[in-house]
Parts: sequence; C-alpha cells; structure tokens
Amino acid sequence: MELDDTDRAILRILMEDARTPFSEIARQIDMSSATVHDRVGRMEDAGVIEGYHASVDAREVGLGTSALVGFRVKQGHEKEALQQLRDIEGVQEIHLTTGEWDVILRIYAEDTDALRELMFDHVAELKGFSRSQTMVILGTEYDDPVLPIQDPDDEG
Amino acid sequence: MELDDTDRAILRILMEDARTPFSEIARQIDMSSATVHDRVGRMEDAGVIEGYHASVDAREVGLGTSALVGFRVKQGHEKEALQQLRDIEGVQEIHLTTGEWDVILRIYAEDTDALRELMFDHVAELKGFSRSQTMVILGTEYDDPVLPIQDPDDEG
DNA sequence: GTTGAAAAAATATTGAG
DNA sequence: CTCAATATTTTTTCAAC
Repeated sequence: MELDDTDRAILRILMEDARTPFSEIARQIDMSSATVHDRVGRMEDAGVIEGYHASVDAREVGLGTSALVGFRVKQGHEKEALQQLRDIEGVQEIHLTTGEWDVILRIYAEDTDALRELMFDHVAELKGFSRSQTMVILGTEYDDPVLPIQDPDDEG
Repeated sequence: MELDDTDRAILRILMEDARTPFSEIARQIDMSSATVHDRVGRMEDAGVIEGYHASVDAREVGLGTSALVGFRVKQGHEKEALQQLRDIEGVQEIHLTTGEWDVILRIYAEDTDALRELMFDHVAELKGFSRSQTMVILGTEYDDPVLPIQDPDDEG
C-alpha cells in the first residue's frame, strides 16, 4: 500500500496512543474525522496497521524476569526447531538472525527460578539445536513503541 | 497494585485488542461496562497499563531492516554509554543483560545500507564501549503482543 | 465493588462535491 | 479523496445498593 504524509502522521499518533479519538487525530492533522476514519480503515485492511495492543507492566502481572536466548540450529532442522520454540510457554518473540546465533527469542517468566526451570525442562530437551545462550534482561533502559517513521522528502 | 482474576481477564483482552469496547469486555467477563471502566481506569492510574499502541508493519513504513546489537561497556562508562545509544536514530529498545553483552539494543533502519551507515556513523564513534556485534534480523517468525498472564491459583 | 440508566462523547455511515 | 450531517455505538458519570 502507498502511504502519504497524512497516513504517516496518523500512524505516528496511533502508535503513541492507540485510543486517541479520531476527532482528536483530525484536529491534529487538520482534516475531518471522517477522513481519518477512512484512512485508518484502509490501513487496517491493507495490513499496515496490524493491531492495537495494551502495553502492560510485566512485573505487575507476575512476570518479573525476561531474557533473550540465542540458538544455533543444526542444518536441516530449521522447521522443527522453530516449532518447538513456539510451543515453549512464555516465548514472546522469535527472530531469525545473522551473526552468532541463528535464532534469538524473547521469553518471559515469573522469576529467575522459573526461567531456569523453563530452560531445563524445555530448552535442554530441544532437538535440532547445537548450542544456546541465555541473556537475562536485568533492566530495560528504554522502550519506544513508536517506529521512527520519516516522511520520504525530509532526509534524516 | 493488587490484581485479581477479573483484572487479569481484562488485561488479556486489552493486550489482544486495545480497542475492544468496554461493553464487549463486560459481556466476555460477565460484568457491567461501568465496572470494566472503573477497573481499567485504576489499572491505568497504577501504571499496570502503560499505554495503548498501534502495531505497524515496519516494512510498510519504509523500515525494512531491523537488528539486535550487543555491546560491551567499559567499567565506569555505563551512564554516558547508555545516553549515547538513546540518541541514535532508530533505536527502539535498550536492554541491560547478563551474558556475553552488557547492553543489547534493537534498531530499525530503512535497509541494510542505511543500517550499515548508522553503525559506521554513530556506533563506531561511541565512547565507553569495548566491542559490539550486530545481529541482523532476517525475519520475525513469531511475535505475540500478549503476555502469558496466569491466574495465581492455576499452576502452569 | 458493583450496577443500571442517563448524559456526553465518539465512531460509523451516508450522500454529495 | 474529502467533507458535513446524521445515525449508531461507546464512554463516562452518578445515584443507589
């Protein structure tokens, strides 16, 4: 889908606060709310907007520990390997990467004990991986939900 | 803040779709929408709900490349090092970690060329880091915006 | 805490330029 | 594509349990 500056302005506002009323978005970008409605609907249909999600403090819901885990996958075992990772409880993101690891996942757990248990119970038994490394997240210094969208004309 | 099962049920729904009408949430959890309104408000005030954000397909807004970058920070340079990372355009998340790296960040860029430029222009000039490694994300296999909240009584 | 009902506000739709 | 006006739905408030 072809996006113009108006679309990008709407996206910036909705990434910042997904519950901003269309009337308020309209005011900010100086258009009618019917236009905002129309554009948002088209961006949803086109998959530009994938969804709207509440951001919840993980500690408040008993998930005090989070980690990044890197894996090396054995040749030919990619598919089954990934499926196994998906099935581990608490796994939130799975990325295929270049560099030291083939796969890096992000996992949440109640505490370091629960995380260790997860790693022993599940990860240790996985087939198709040659090695892994767990990087516990001690703290998140910065986490911006807004992508740095640029208007195509202004060079940043 | 002390959360009960009703609060957690509401959170699950809002993490899945932050724009679910309160009336619909009320129907699902079998309470009135006034109650949902009240509980959501209290969770927002308490910081349990940090915000509501639209999830946007990064490729559609010209950010086709994403990477994880690990850093080793020199003793005593932690503060200035982190501030420098924050200021790099496209940096979305900064995590302090155990293991091979002290800091791992997530960065978005237009393409691999733009990413390489960012790394050369900014990262290479950073003070206080002893080494770094870029892990380009070739693809994201799985990305779940819903935290695996458990009710305290059912053991998972 | 929770509720139902009323009031206020927002969103969805329509028809036309 | 955009708008103004209308219809519908949702959010918000509030007296009462």
